[in-house]
Order: sequence, then C-alpha cells, then structure tokens
Amino acid sequence: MAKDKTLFPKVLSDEDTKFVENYQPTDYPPNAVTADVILLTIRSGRLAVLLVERANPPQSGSWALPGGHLRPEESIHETALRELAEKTGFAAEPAHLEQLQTYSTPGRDARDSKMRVTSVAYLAFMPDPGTPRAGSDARLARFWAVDDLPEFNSELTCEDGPTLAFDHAAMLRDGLERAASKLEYTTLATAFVDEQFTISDLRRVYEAVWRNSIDAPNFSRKVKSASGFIESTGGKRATGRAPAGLFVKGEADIISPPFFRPIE
Amino acid sequence: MAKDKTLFPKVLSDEDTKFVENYQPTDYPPNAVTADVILLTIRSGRLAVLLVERANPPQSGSWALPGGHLRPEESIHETALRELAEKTGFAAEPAHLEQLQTYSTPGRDARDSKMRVTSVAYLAFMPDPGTPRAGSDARLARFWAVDDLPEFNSELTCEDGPTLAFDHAAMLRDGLERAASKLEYTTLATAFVDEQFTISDLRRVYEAVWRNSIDAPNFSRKVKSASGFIESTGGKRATGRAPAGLFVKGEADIISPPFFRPIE
DNA sequence: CGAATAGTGTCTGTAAGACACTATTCC
DNA sequence: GGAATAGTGTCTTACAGACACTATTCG
Repeated sequence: MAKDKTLFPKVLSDEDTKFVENYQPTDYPPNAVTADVILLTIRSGRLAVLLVERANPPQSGSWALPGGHLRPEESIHETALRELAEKTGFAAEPAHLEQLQTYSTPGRDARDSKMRVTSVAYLAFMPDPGTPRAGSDARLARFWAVDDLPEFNSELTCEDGPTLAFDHAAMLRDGLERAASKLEYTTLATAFVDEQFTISDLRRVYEAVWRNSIDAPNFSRKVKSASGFIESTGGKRATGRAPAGLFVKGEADIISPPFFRPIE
Repeated sequence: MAKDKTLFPKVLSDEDTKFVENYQPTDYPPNAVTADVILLTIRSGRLAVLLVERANPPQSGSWALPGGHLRPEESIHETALRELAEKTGFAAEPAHLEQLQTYSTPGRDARDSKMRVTSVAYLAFMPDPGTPRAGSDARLARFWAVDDLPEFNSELTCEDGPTLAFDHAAMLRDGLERAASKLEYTTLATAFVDEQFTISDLRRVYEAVWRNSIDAPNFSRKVKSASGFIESTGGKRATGRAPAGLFVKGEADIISPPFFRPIE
C-alpha cells in the first residue's frame, strides 16, 4: 500500500542516493535522543511509579525515571522497552506502552552545553510485577507510591522521599494526567490488573489513578453495560467476603460513552 | 520554586562539572532532531493544511510539512515557530501551537543510514492567513484542502494532487485526529476564527474539522451555555441574511461538559 | 450477630439531539 | 414573495450520580 512507500522508500532517487553518500553527520550540531519510561502500576490500592537511583553522572545518586539512549538500529519505542528491561530485570513487557511527549528545553540536562539531549517520554501500565532488580547503570530500582513523592504531595518535604532528577517531575506530572484522561475513554484500566479480575479490582484502578472514590453500584452497572469493555468468565472469586464474578478484557479499546472523572 | 531547580540546575555538582568537561559528543552515534509543523486553517469552510514543495534533497520536488533542524540554543517548540515563519513568510504566529508526537521509525528518512533523524511533529491552528510565500529551501508554499489530498480522500488518485514526503501523511493523520478530539473538550475552535466571530463561524469550524453537519439551534445553545467559552461583544454583523451576534473568546480553555462528535 | 464486600433497584437532574417555529435580511 | 441565515421553544431519550436495599461470607 501507499503508506509503506512513503514510510520506507526502498528505491531512492539518484539525487537522493548521491545526497546521502556525501552526507557528513559531523557537519551538524550534535544531538542525543533518549527514551524515559513512566511505568505505573497499582500497589496496595495506590498508584505507584518505577524509579531508579542513578549510578553515573549526570546527577548520580538522584532518583530518575528509567531510560537511555536511542541506538542506531532501533525505533525510540524499542529503546523504551529495552531500557525498561535492562534497568529493572523484568522479563514481561508492560501491558501497555504509549508515547507521552518529548522534552527538549535547553538546560534540562547538564550535557546540553556540549550536546543537546532530547528525551521522548513513554507511559507504561502493568499489573504489579513484584520487586525489580537494579540493572545496568542503576544503583537501586523500586516502585514509589506517587503520593509518597514530595513533589506530588504538598504535605511531604524533601526529607520524606526522593525528589526527581532532570525534568522528570514534569514528565511524571504529564504522565499522570494522561493516564487519568485515558481511563475516561479507553479500556486501558484493564492493563493494570491480572488477566482475570473482579469489577472491584477494576474500580480500585480508577480510584487509584483518579484519586477519588467511586460509587461501587454505579460503577458496576456502567462497566457491564459498556459494550466490549469486559467479558464474564462465569467463574467466581471468594477472596473477599462475598464471592465476586470474574471477568477478562473484552475486544473494545474505546469506551462509548466515556466514563468521566468528577470535575475537580 | 522547586521546578526551576530541577529544570535548570544552575549549580552543577563537582562530579557533573568534571563529567561534562570530559564529554565527547563524537563518541556517540549521530542524531538529528527536527520539528515539522501541521498548520491547519479553515478556507471556504474546508479544513486546509499548509504544505511546501521541497527544493532540496532528500525528496526534492515532493510536498511536505514545513519543518527543519533544532538549533543548539533553541527549544524544539521555538524550532517549530522559526521554521514556520522562515518557510512561509507569515509575520503572525499561529493562534495555537502544541506538540503532537515524535516520529523515529528507522528508515523514515533517507539519511537514516548515516544519521538517525527524529522528528517532533507540532500541531498549529490559525485563522486563514492568506497566501504564504515560499522561503528558505521551499520552492512553493500553499494551503491544500485536506480532502483534496489523495491520501485523505479515497476518491482521488495520485494524479489529482500531492502525495506527501517521508511519513508526513501519518503525521497529518494523527494531527487531524488530535484536532478533532481537542475541539471536543477545549475552546480551541476559537483559534481558527478572527478575534470577533459569530456562532455560525464557530460552528463551521466544528463542521470542517469533524467533517459532519451540526444542528445550528442546538449548537448555538450549547456554546452559549458552556461557561467561559464565548463572550458577547454586544455588536452585530450584517454580512449574511439575518444579522448575527458577535462574540470573542472567553477565559475558559476547557469546555465542561464537553461537546461530543457523533460516534462514527 | 456485626462488619465488610458484592450486587440489585429506583429516583432525580442534566444534557444531547430532533425538529417545529419565528425573525431578519437580500434578491 | 422566496431563499438563506439566525435564533427560539419543546420534546424524547440517555446517562451520571445518590442512595436505599438485599445477598454472601468471615470473624
């Protein structure tokens, strides 16, 4: 189809072939491109983000989102997945990974005086994957509940938890907003829970991400009537007090009509 | 405030100062970072996008979104504004400019074999600014109605209009979707009209971007009841048959409750 | 039994969309 | 008058949210 032709022109014009042959990358100002990943999960009913303690400069010793440099042969999306695996030792890919935004303000990285560093932030969701193990140039890797981060909870001070390196606090802020908004009109809440889940599991995802409480009866009816959101397995889980129906994700990606956050 | 500290660390640690001093950009694979702008406007009731005919390789002679390289001292946002001004000669900045997405698939640019080219796409809205004049490395610059582009109208063939260079068709597709969705929950439709406008002007923006027709009576009531969307100037415009009330943009940026596109 | 959770039914307010109807201007 | 546009009123349907109520399990 035509899309392939524009995306990957297999045949270059003679002019372009010559142009590329004579092209000297060193004639241009140097740039670095990196991917940083905001991996969110739900732990004990609280929204948590994966952070690593940096082992190397710049900002060695401070906490940051896992990330690293684009390699010549990979897409930036692949960079995000690779860095996540390297820095945390998770075998499983996140249930959802999407590009968030690109950050390039001059001065955001100490190296900017010699080479501009442009970072593409990615947003990822997955069920609680347990404890990460720090890899490559990370000293530590762990999940932090978002409201245990001083920059996201005005009741805490810098002494109470990590403050973030670079502009990663801004990235996280944008990621949290995107996550909250995505739950409104997509079925991505299911990316936070196991393959089989109860409606209450799903409701707790919404409550953690939206930081509010939701009327359980109304939520239950809404989810069941949104076509393609969830499908009953017929099974029951007796973990709580009353046995709850078990469900799996349906085929739909979009909720119609959307669920709305209460207006703040 | 804390945000400034993380974004622009004025004081580097000794370790970081040393690290930056010893940093050799040429030790790393070369990268280029560019900004490409999807500038949308409404012309004769139709949604139109600004394209330039490329004067230089790669893909010289084909039509593309205006764009160019990040310079060492500027943010990528500033690159977008600068390239737009250079390539089209518009004195006025667009009424709205936001980052859309970053494109980095290997092979998207012929130069990728020597240096990866990562492009940050921007989405811009403005009232019809008249005819652009081609500047810097553009042979021609003009607006194209989106449904005069063969890649966006299945009834046209390549003979009937320009097909887009690189992956710019994918960018435009994403931009159109973003624009349509932004009109649902923001007041950005006002970025397409002059400072003073009638409710029908605003409705025609929605109709052009959403590619549908909207019931005028319902639209009128909805816009007027959405607090902060528009404010009456008291004036009237007699251009049409019946005189229509004139309005300016209100202080709100978000429409609550949102306007919804009809489900396709 | 009492507490906690799962799930039902029912009511109210708000808003979207359909559409009949009136008002104003230009030809 | 007739066509085009601007703007009103009103009706139906749908859904969000409040909340009373029942059912099931564990301590």
